[in-house]
Amino acid sequence: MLIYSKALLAEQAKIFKALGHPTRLIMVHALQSGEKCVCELQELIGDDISTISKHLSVLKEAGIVSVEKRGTNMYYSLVLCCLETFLSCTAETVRRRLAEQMEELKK
Amino acid sequence: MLIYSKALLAEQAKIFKALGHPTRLIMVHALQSGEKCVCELQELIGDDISTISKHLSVLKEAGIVSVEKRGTNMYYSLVLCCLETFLSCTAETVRRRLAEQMEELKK
DNA sequence: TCTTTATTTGGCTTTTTGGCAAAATAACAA
DNA sequence: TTGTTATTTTGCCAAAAAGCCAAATAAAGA
Repeated sequence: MLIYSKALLAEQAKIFKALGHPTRLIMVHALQSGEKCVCELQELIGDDISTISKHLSVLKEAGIVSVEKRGTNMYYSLVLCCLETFLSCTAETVRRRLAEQMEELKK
Repeated sequence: MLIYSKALLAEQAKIFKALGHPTRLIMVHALQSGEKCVCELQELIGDDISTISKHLSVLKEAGIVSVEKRGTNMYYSLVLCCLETFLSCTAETVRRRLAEQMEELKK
């Protein structure tokens, strides 16, 4: 523990919180293959465009993505490093757990 | 993206969401040095014991910690692997960002 | 058994999210 | 300038989360 400033803790929590929504996880996964504009993400996810926009601003506020405007489009890209490993690791963990649950049900 | 089952995504989001609260982050940080009972955590954090207990159950539900009862105490310990690296990486990132913001203010 | 200690659960209030729809902005083209 | 497309912002409402208190549970000891 030692010294854990509130600010630091709050910012770190913000990162996790931002990743803690299925839609935003899809976004992050999608951005791993490169930047996307809002319309591409909304096509992928299907929610109302304003909802998509709000989710993106949460990711931006947390410093997980950055935006660049080109023409009429806003292009979002991943900026948080060290994300990939943790994403795939948690995904693998969850996959394993769900598989175990399936096994349980078979008995 | 490819096939991303809703269940998998929801579980993964649950992990992040559970980590997305300052108090729960303190808990996880504290548990990195080994199991702790509820009372130790409450002493560390200071909130009402029922609040502590509820936060712990969120972490448990997400599969981040496990519990073992010994005597009248409940001992919580970390079970989610691959957490340490991401925790220290995000902490470092945040630390760097906050430092940059300080620099900005100096100007 | 009665008491104490540790922890969880239930109830309640306040705050925060999530999501849609409508209005506002911004850039570009006609 | 006017219209069009892309995106954000605002307002509103329902649902979920957070936090506190009080009550319930469970193990251990007197």
